[in-house]
Amino acid sequence: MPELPEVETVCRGLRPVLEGAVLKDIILRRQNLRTAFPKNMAALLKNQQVIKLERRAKYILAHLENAHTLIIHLGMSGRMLIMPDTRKPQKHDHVIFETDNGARIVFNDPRRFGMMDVVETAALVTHKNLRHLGPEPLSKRFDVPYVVAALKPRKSAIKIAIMDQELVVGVGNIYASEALFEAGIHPARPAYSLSKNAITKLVAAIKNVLSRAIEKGGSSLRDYVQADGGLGYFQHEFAVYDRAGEACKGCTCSIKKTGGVKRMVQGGRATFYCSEKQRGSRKV
DNA sequence: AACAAGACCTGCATGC
DNA sequence: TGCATGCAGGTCTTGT
Repeated sequence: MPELPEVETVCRGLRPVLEGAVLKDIILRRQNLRTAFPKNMAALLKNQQVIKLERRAKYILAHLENAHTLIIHLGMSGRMLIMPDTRKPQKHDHVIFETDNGARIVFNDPRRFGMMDVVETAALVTHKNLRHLGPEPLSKRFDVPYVVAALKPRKSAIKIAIMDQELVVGVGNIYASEALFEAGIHPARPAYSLSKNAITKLVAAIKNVLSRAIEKGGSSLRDYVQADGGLGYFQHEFAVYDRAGEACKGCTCSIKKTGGVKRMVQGGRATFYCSEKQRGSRKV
């Protein structure tokens, strides 16, 4: 489900409740998600204060006073919910955290594509899931010279490239389509073929789309909600995503001429684009 | 080495 | 109504 704006929104929602709180009880209602939890996970977390909560890529990191970090990934359908402690456990509530300030945080994930792990904070950067991550898209490290160099050897389509977490983190299937639309770049263009001018537009578009989505609390389609259960609102601002046959939002193209937003499949995932504004797929 | 395809899961919408 | 099919905000593993 969640791309960078959704994970960032969840993280911001959890921070006031979790930062400074002590985890008094960790209830594991199963022993694994995609992968097994560490054997001693509950013991490593119990009675630990959460020093700091942050987001890295699409991961939520809770740094603990015992120099360990809880790593959480929401997969496609994961939620972190702040619930009243009168709530009865529901289907797909896999892990429940109870804090010393009386909060109950529920990790619910129907598809179980999420993950949870606890590692020594000092070893975070070498963690299997984190060590290959590229720069944060909203950081200064993600700039035009970096992307020019990073795309040069890449023969894959530009949409596949910007969803590669090694090139840049946080861009998933929705925001890849949205950013390419905003930049006016055809999603099937070979990555290495983009001009510096096009890359400049793309970098700005990625930063802009993600920032605007964070402001709106992310995009709620099927599963995603914020930590307080509230919805995100950015789905109302999609220009092309999931709008096949409809008019692209904020576009100067003529729907009579284009037939509306086009849908194609890349890497097994749906891509949406405007055939008028986003040209050049045939160009080398 | 690079890329596509398959695998991991459940739930929902659609069509027969 | 039931059943089969296809699709969904991700990413790791396997096969070409």
